[in-house]
Amino acid sequence: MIKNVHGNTVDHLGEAIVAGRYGVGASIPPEPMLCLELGVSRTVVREAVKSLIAKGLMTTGPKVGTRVLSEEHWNWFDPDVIIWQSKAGFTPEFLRDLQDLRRVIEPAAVRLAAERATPKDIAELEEAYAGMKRAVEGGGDYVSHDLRFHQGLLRACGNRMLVQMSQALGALLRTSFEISTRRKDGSRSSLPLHREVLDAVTAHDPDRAEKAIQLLIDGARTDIEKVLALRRRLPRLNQPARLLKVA
Amino acid sequence: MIKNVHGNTVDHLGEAIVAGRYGVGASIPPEPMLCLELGVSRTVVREAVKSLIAKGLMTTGPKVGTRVLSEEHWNWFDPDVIIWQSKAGFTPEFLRDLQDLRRVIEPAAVRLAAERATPKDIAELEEAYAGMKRAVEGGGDYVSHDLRFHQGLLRACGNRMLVQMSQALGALLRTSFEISTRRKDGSRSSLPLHREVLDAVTAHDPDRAEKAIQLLIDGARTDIEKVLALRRRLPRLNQPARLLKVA
DNA sequence: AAACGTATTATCGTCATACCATTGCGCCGC
DNA sequence: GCGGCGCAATGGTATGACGATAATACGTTT
Repeated sequence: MIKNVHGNTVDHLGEAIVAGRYGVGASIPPEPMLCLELGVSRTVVREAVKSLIAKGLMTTGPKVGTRVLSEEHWNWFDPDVIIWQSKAGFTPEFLRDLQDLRRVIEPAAVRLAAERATPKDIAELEEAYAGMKRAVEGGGDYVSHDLRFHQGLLRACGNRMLVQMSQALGALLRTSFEISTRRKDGSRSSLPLHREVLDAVTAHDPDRAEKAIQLLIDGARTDIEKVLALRRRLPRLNQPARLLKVA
Repeated sequence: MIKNVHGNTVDHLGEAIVAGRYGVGASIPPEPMLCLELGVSRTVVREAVKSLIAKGLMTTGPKVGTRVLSEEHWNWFDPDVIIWQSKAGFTPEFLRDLQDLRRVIEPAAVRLAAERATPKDIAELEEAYAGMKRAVEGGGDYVSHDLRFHQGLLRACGNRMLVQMSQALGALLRTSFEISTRRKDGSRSSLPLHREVLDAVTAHDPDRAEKAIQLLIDGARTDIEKVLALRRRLPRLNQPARLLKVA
């Protein structure tokens, strides 16, 4: 999957940093060193570093070198950062943060969606639901359609910031869904719950919609917590400690 | 306020783009042109563009040029993007989006804060509150302390994503606060409401905290809406139409 | 001996130039 | 009129040079 030198370099460095290869606050190797390591010109290294700075991962200064910033500076809503994090393996902290976020965002967002959803939004939700149903009945990719459903919900709010969060939330949802659907018939049982959400949104009934999504979230929450608890007690399954890898 | 060539170039281009100088989907001038316009080398222009790409503002391609992406691709939680937006003047859409966000985030976040706030978090909130009180009594910068209060609330959730949002929310809050405090004694009347929020958080009483913050938000909402309504009816005060400038 | 100031030097910042790679567009032939 | 081919515009990459900055070490002074 080669794209171009710049993109690869950014990904390479970004992944390494997010994975904690250099450690927070530490300096990464000087530019000439990186050029050798990565086999690219200094131009590329510098432009890659600029990109990572723009995403809040690092700072630079003459003589001080290029240092990794603490995680609170990172742009957690940047799609690339999310992807790197998912490749590095989600930490329990990250999953917990995302879970908080979901519990904060989705109920309120669904209320907004119920108030504002346009016919086009609803049509997209119906399409995603149909995909889920097909997957349950005929077998197929359930998770992707589930994702589309939840992201469609946020999009229906007509709010750019919420849409942006749907990207981040997508990472959690994918993890969550993959865990849930691992349970036999997990997807089959959640299907009616999705139907209820969709109906409530279509009926423009915020209260009903919020109640429905709450059920969905609670179900997912217990699944995630079960996995986290498992990881705490069995710190090393097939991954480094404290890391939970997803596809 | 000169920093360095790179930073200035990024700011210059970022502001221009966010202000809509080039229009969404349009190409910005080719690199050599920008070098002449800005009086910098191609290196700097390219690194600046890379930074803007990293923030989701543009894409590039050989022959196709460097094009401005639509606003839904922008990284709305990036501090720079927020600043550029505030310099360009907030659009009513932007303020509305942020308002939605605030209504979604703050009540739920305060609940979390009430559950999790550490003594250190509470101490910081007390400090911010003390600053507000001083400002009301002796005159001084009320808005900054108000901001610290609300951001401290999000920080008390112990959630990196919520902290990140506090930066974006800060832009709205500043606008909102500046409008509110323009009203005579606006700050004096909101002070007891803040006290109640803080007490509830200290007492670790989520329900009470949520009710209290709801009152604060409702007050601010009407202020903002009043201004937006005003702007709709008087489309040109001292700013281009559809723009509301702050500080 | 400790504290201060200065020199050194590592490292990023900026510039200039050259050439490569991609792709939209127009030209030419069928 | 249409399809393929080549041109050229534009970003992508590489290289080398020099400037600017700040941490460090050393020497001087008190």
